Amino acid sequence: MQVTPELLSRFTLLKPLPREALEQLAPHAALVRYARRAVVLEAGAREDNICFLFEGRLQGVGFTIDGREVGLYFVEPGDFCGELALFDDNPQPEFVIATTAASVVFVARNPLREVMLQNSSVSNVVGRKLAERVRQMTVQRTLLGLSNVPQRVCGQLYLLISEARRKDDSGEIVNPPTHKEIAIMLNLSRETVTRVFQALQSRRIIRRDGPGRLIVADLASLRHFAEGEEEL
Amino acid sequence: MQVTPELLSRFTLLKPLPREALEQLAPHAALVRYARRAVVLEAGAREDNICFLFEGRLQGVGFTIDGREVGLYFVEPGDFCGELALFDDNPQPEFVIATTAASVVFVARNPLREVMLQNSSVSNVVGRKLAERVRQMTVQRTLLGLSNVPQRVCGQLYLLISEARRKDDSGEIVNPPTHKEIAIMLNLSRETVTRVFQALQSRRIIRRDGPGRLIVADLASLRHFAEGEEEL
DNA sequence: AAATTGACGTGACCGGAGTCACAATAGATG
DNA sequence: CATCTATTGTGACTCCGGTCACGTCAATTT
Repeated sequence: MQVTPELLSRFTLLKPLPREALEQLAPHAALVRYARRAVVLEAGAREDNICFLFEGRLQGVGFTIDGREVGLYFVEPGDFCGELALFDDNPQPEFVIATTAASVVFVARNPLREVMLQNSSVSNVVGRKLAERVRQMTVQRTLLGLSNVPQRVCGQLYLLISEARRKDDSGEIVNPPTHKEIAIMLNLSRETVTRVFQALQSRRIIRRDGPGRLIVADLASLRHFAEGEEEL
Repeated sequence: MQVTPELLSRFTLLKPLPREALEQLAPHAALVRYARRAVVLEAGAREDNICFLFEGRLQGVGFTIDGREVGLYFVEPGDFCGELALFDDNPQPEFVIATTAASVVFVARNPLREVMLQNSSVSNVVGRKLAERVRQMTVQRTLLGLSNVPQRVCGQLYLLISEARRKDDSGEIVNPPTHKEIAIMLNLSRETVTRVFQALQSRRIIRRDGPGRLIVADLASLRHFAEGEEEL
């Protein structure tokens, strides 16, 4: 489907661009819809597109040789992924999969690369994004180092509470990942995640609020468990 | 200690720079020597230097809240680290520690950032480096997803054999990491790594050649184990 | 409305990696 | 050379999380 410059300008990365740049990119962009579980970017392939998420949610995942899934990160609307292609010609390292039905705008790599070189604001944002991703991966890697498993789950939950939705002593997670999704991010079995959730629920630390909302009622306790001050 | 432009030009990142740029950087550079186990960059600190390794070896490590060490990557001579500071003002996410006695050239962040903006070759190299690091971390993360532990160790060993030193059916690792260092990269106990090494040695797949050299005699078998075709 | 799917919940069992404790080298250091 | 420290090697025991095998429930499909 064709893409207008207006649509492009709704993404934070592209918003600051002058009109001409957007018009330059628009012919090389396409809107694609994906069903849940569809593969958006393929690992190992030389992807020639950067991928802007319009609606839905994506997840970066890897697969081990024995077929086990490895969760890496989530992509929320307005954000982008596949940006490694802007820096070199090596293949995309991980799969990107739609965890819900999603609409994605693909922008061809080379034109965007041109625009990036002309426009320092874009290269700054992309660079910061990459730096942020390295930090994110470092934190995630550190989480995996925790030998106490409930602690790991609490740590992940704590990370999932976005800054915005964090109050003094409570918070919420909108559209929380499924237990299975959390499990593959933490190298755990789905059952283990369920059991930790049960423990947290019975202690009134977390609570479901209908589908699509998880309330963290006692943020302080969650943090205590995450920091290993107390064992679950 | 003072640093000359000549010294700076010995690093691949800075080599392509014109003489003037090097002279601009030199006053903001310093050579520092570190003993084994010394901390070169501190996590959480806003590091105002990029760190070029002249000799020795460095390792990026994180620490979990319970004090467990988490290995991230190694830095070899000629390479650099702490480059995230070039992209934003957020703190350094991980510690960088000298695993051997090491000489390091610090270059102040802001002057280097200036040079980078003027000089697209530098920003390209740094960008590619960051992209490469994301790929590296993705592979490492995938390794951690392997539930079979010996497989994980074999996979790490396979990664450690640098392309250059890989022949048809054998390879070598110079200055191999200690068992403990491998263990913290793979979230394992040191004993487990030792046991896997014993198994590999008794099968004549690997062999020590004095200190500082590990010979992989049977690369094909190592790969088989790494890919889980066969169980150790 | 019936059937299918996928997420969540829960118990029992088992294996394998962590932990601890100690011995044996090998390197560094004076 | 003697001493000290770091690395490597090895056995025994324990425990915890994976696996398997279910059941429940809600949402979606046909």
